[in-house]
Amino acid sequence: MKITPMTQSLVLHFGEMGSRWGLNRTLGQMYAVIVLTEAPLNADQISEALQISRSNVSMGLKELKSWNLIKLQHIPGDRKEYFSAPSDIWEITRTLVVERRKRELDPTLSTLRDALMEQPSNESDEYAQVRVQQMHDLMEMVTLWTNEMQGMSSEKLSALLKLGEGISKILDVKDKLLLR
Amino acid sequence: MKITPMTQSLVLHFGEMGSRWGLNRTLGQMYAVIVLTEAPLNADQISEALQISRSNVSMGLKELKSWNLIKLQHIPGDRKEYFSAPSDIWEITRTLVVERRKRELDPTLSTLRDALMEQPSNESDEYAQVRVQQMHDLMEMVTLWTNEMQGMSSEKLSALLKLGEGISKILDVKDKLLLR
DNA sequence: CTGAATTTTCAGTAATTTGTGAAAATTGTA
DNA sequence: TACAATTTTCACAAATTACTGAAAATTCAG
Repeated sequence: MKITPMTQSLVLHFGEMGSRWGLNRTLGQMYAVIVLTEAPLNADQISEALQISRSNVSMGLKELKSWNLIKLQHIPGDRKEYFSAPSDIWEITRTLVVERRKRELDPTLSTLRDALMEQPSNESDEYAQVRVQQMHDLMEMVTLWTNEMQGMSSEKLSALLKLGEGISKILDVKDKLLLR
Repeated sequence: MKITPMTQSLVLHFGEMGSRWGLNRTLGQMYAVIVLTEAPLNADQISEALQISRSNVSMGLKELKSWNLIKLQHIPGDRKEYFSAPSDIWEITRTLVVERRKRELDPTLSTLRDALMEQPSNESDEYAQVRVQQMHDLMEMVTLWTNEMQGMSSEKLSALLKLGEGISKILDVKDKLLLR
C-alpha cells in the first residue's frame, strides 16, 4: 500500500511521539496509519506502508489488540484479517484513558495500599505513610473519574471538555445547584 | 543515607513505573525517595540511598529540574545543594499534568496544525484531514483544561476531583444554572 | 482430511537507552 | 584571587528494548 506524503509525515510524527505515549515508535506509526486510513487494513498493507517486517506488524497488532484500540473485521471473499480504528475519536480517547490508567495507576494503587497496611517502624516511615496516603487518595479519585468517563456518551464527554474555563464557575455554584 | 524497608519497596515500585510515566527507572526511584523523605536531600545521599553513581544522580536531578518537580534549597553552613518535593501533593500533580501535556500534546498539536494547512491531494488525504481536525480539536480542549487546572487552588482541584460521579449530574443541569 | 494461505512465535541481532568514571567546569569561602 | 569543594559533562560500556527471518502453529476452502 502506498501512502501520501501528508500521511507519511503524520505517521513519522506519531512514531516519534509513540514512546512518550506509553506505546513505542512502531506502535505509534501503525496506529497512525490505521486511524488515518478510511478502509480497514491487513497486516501486509501495514507492513508495506511502514516498511517494517511482517512479523513486527504481527506483534504490533497483538499489542494494539491488548489496548482495545483496533477492531478486527473480515472482507467477503478474502481470508486475511483486516483492522480499523473506531470512527469516533471520543471512543478512541475513552479507551486510551482507561487503558493508560490500568497500566499507569492501578499497579501503583495496589502497592500504595500494601504500604499503608504496614506498621511504620519509625518517624520517617510515618512521614512516608502520610505521603503514600495522599497519593493513594488522589489516584483513587482519578480512578473514579475514568470509570465515570467510560460510561459517558461521546456527546456528554465532548460537552464536558468544552466547558473549559467554565468549570471553575460551575464549581463555585455547585452546592447551590445540587441542593435545590 | 539508609532507607527503611518500606521506603525501599516503594522506591523499587516507582522505579518500575517510572518508564510508564514518561520518566525512566532511575528518575522514578529518585523522585520516590525525595517525595517520601521529609528532609531535603543532597546528591550524595540520593546516590547512596539508591546505589547509583553520583554522575547519574546529577543527570537525574537535571531532568527533574526540567520537569519543575523539585525545589532547590540550601542548608546554612553547608555548601551542598539540597532538594525536596513540594509538600502539597496537588502542586505535584498540577506540575506533572502540565509538563506531560507539554511533552505529549503540544508537539503533536503543532504537527496537526501543519497538516491542516496543506491542500489535500486526493480523497484519502481528505479523509485523513477530517481525522486530523478531530484530533486537533480534542487536544486543544485538553490544553484549555490543563491551563485552567494550572490556575486552580489545591482546594478547588480537590473539590473538582471529588465530584466523581457527580459530574454527570452537573452537566445535565449546567445550562439551567448558567443562564440564570 | 489435506494442504495452501495466513498468522504467530522465537532466537538471534540490531538499535536505543541508560549508567559509569574520569576529567572539566563551576562555585563560594578564606 | 586562589583553591578546595561540589557539580556537570561526556566518551565509552552495560543493559534494555525493538526488529527480523525462519520455522511452527493455526485457519479454512475444497
